[in-house]
Amino acid sequence: MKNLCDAIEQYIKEMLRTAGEDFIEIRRNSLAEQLGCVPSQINYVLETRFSLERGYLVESRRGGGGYVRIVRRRVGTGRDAVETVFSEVRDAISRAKAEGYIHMLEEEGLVSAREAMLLRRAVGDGVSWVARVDRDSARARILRSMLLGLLGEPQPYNGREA
Amino acid sequence: MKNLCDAIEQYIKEMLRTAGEDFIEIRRNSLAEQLGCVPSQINYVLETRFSLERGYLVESRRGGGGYVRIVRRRVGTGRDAVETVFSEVRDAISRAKAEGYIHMLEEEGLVSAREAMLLRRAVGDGVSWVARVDRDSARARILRSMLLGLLGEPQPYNGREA
DNA sequence: GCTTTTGACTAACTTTGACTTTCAATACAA
DNA sequence: TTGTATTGAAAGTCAAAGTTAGTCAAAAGC
Repeated sequence: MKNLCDAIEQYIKEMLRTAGEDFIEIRRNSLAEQLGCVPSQINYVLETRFSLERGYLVESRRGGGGYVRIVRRRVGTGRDAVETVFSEVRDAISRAKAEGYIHMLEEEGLVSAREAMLLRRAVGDGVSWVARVDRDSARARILRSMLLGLLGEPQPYNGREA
Repeated sequence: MKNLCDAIEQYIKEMLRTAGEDFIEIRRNSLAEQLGCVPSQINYVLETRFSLERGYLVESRRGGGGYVRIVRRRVGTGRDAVETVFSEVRDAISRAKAEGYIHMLEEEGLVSAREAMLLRRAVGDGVSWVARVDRDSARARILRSMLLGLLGEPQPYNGREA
């Protein structure tokens, strides 16, 4: 693996795969030691690769007997999952979060690789022309509209521009 | 070789030829060092010699473990149609025209029904919040960005993992 | 005049480590 | 016993440093 955090991501995902449950518990420090990295690197990976949007939940406790629990978030299957994302995308969303959701939908098999690409394009480069300050809300509107489409809502259009 | 960028072009093409895959991954800085040029020269070559029109696609990532991936696109099989639409969608496009193009792509089997829906959503409802005067150009930017993405993906229906 | 070459500056990600906070267990005092 | 202070073992935070790649415009070659 060419970089640490990808390796850590894979390692954790493998643990999740082999675990009987849909969560695992680790000790941050010993995992870091096993993987030969500083403990805070684990936090970085959890933030960037196991975010809520990507379909994970991280709980932890400090002190003696502390732990980090990584839970596969139940986001529903099929329609439910898309609905969940739709309701969680409010009036504004950062690029990273949007891409997190798209990543999750793709991983869950709810959109194909090509569909995921179209979503990513629309909320990525597709809004790069919008002034920085308005970009997050532009993204949210486009993403929500596309999600509605995935849910099968008809799109109003009377042939003229509304 | 009379100039640097031709040499770099040949070098990269040779790498593509000998690679088993239809893409290669390089590290910009080390390639530059191997070839005895400044790193930004690589970008220049990629822009001028490995452009979309010439049948290539370039993706990259920065930071630790960063890379530049150069993909040779398969030609034919209707790709020309996507390219045509891409080049015809200039800096602004009406909703009706956009829908027309999307419909055509769908009829030609270049995008699936769902993909067409996503395109329609993005350039329809997705830009309804934009001030009317700017809507056509917003539409064009989003559509072009999405089409660009389509050019880099395998065809629908026979799709493999990206 | 066009293309090519260069390099200073910028942006995006990653890695590290010093410092902080929280918690459980234990020790101690009343 | 009961409440409280101490302590050590976790995990969290944050900013600096490191590692890539991108941009842009000036300079250099046709």
